[in-house]
Amino acid sequence: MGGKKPPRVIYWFRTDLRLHDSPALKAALDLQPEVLWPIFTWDPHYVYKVKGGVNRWQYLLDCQNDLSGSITKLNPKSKLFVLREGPQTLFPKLFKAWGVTHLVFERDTDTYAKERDRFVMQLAIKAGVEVITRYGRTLWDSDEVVAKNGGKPTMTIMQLQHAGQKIGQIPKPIPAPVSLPDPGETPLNFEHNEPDSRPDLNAEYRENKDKTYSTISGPTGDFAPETLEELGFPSATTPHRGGETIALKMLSDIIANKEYTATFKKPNTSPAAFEPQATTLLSPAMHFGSLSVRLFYWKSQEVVDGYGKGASSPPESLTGQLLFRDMYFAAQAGIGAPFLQTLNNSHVRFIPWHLPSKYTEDADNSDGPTTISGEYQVDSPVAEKWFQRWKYGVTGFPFVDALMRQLRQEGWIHHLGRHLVACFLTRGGCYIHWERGADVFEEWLLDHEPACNAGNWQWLSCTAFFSQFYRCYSPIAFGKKWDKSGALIRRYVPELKDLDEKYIYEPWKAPPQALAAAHVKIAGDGMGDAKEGVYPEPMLDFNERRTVCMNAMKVAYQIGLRGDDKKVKDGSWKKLFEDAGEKEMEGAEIPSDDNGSEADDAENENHKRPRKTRTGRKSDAVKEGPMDRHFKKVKAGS
DNA sequence: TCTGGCGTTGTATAA
DNA sequence: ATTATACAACGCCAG
Repeated sequence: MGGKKPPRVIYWFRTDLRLHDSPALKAALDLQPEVLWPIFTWDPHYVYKVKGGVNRWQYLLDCQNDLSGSITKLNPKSKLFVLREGPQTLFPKLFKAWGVTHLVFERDTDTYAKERDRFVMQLAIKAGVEVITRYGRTLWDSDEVVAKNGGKPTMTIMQLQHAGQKIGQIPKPIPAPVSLPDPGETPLNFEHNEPDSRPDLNAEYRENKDKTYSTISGPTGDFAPETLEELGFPSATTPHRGGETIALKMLSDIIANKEYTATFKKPNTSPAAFEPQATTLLSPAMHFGSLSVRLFYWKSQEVVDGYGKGASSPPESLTGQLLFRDMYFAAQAGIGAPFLQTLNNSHVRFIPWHLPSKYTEDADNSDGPTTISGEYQVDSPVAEKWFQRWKYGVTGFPFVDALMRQLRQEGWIHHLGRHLVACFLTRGGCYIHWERGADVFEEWLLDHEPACNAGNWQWLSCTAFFSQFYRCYSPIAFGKKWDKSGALIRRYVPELKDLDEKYIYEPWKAPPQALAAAHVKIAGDGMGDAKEGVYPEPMLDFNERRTVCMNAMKVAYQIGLRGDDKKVKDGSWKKLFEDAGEKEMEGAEIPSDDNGSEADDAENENHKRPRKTRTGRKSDAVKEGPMDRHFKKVKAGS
């Protein structure tokens, strides 16, 4: 140890944008660094390959700005240095130029991020840089939970709790640092790699030219966090703002209300409440790591312990919600990448929903496709129309539409609201694949967490975690139960704001006088330009569809295929359902005479599509390393 | 190995 | 108004 150079440490912030309760940051400071650079790198994967609405970008920028300010408060010379280049190309140059000895970060949980981090660790080893990581994203280390659950993913809350008990007490929160070392010099005497932005899944959101990667240190040259303008985005529409300061204030306000905290029962909170919402709204903060889940856990638990009789307990309680979050993370850790899809997922039921995902060809896998491509098959034009009407909140069912519009505008809806719209899209109405719904939530939710999103969609669609498909949410009755007067509908579906409460959940039943008095007409499908004073007709007969869906679910359960079944991959599942007389999936066939060959063609269509690599190149795709597809090769001589 | 009880968050109807 | 029950019936978990 004696002859070693004093530590020059990069602390790499990613999804842990906070100073309070950060085990990884503590590990960095325990090195007693000579200099410490708090950095954030702009990963092109998230900029271009993860579809995300402007609201979530705003929330991320809020978190970065707040964190940078908090760092500067501890050391006026320091801040969050935001570097506009992918970590895979940036780090080797940075290690050398800045004389780095240690790289420290909190471990990630997503497939892409884990792969990226393995790659970066190899770069560090090559450069003689020591890497230190800690977990801090979950209550317990998800890999340890899986190990204690017999090496299996946690598919019930009981399994999670048992595994957690075996591991031991959830670590107590670590106080925020009271001081931070100076940052070192930040020379940029190296070439800047601009990533390949194609395809840019967020192009539709950009109003102006994307300048994300124009320079490493940003337009002002001082590594300041980006602005929406720099990313080419318009202003956000969400009222929910990010940042550790706000998150800690929200948490302290919640726990100051001892009765709310100690007696919280999730199923008793209203999905129709707004201003204020019935739940904590801290899920986006946990997603970006501006709030530590363990700090939340222990602050809540202390209130429960001090409350005595009458306190709620898991799974309904506040801490119970955090346990469910850990359950999904440990399910993902146990199953791996297929957790986010049906294909190749041994724990998810196969149901022949409409609008199924297309598969990505795997040249190196003779066993058939293993991943979904992000595109889907329009097997039924009617289902596609239902899906679009669901997504944009013009189904003609006011409570569904209110929730979907709230989601799109604000990036957040109550958990039970998510239940209703998810059930309606899948097993309780449209019979559309849960992966389609998960795509929309991924795009619009501020708190989008891949593991929790996929897990909850599996739950609601009764493909994993939950199986009582005969319990079906009604788009009419469920809202009424919580909000008889339809306040949520009046707020988010203003066309109906003056409609008599008797008809607010079923406006198509309103007599002409009631509609005239409310200055609204019930007409059309809601697609195209919105017309003043017009609200669409219901897109389906819910009672009829509920019966159809339930019968179809029953058949699918009897057939009992899982996502990793060979028949799912090769398309031979179809015959099983035909033999069982399943009618709903007939929409999944191209109308044809009895030989069935056209249907087979439709099924094989995705295998015939030309190979599309992420770089858009074809011939040299095989020679690429695992991370190469995320950025351009260094431009020779430029 | 079998079995009854129960599962964070359903609905419609009846008492 | 609250509470019970049928609906048609999954699958984990503990005994």
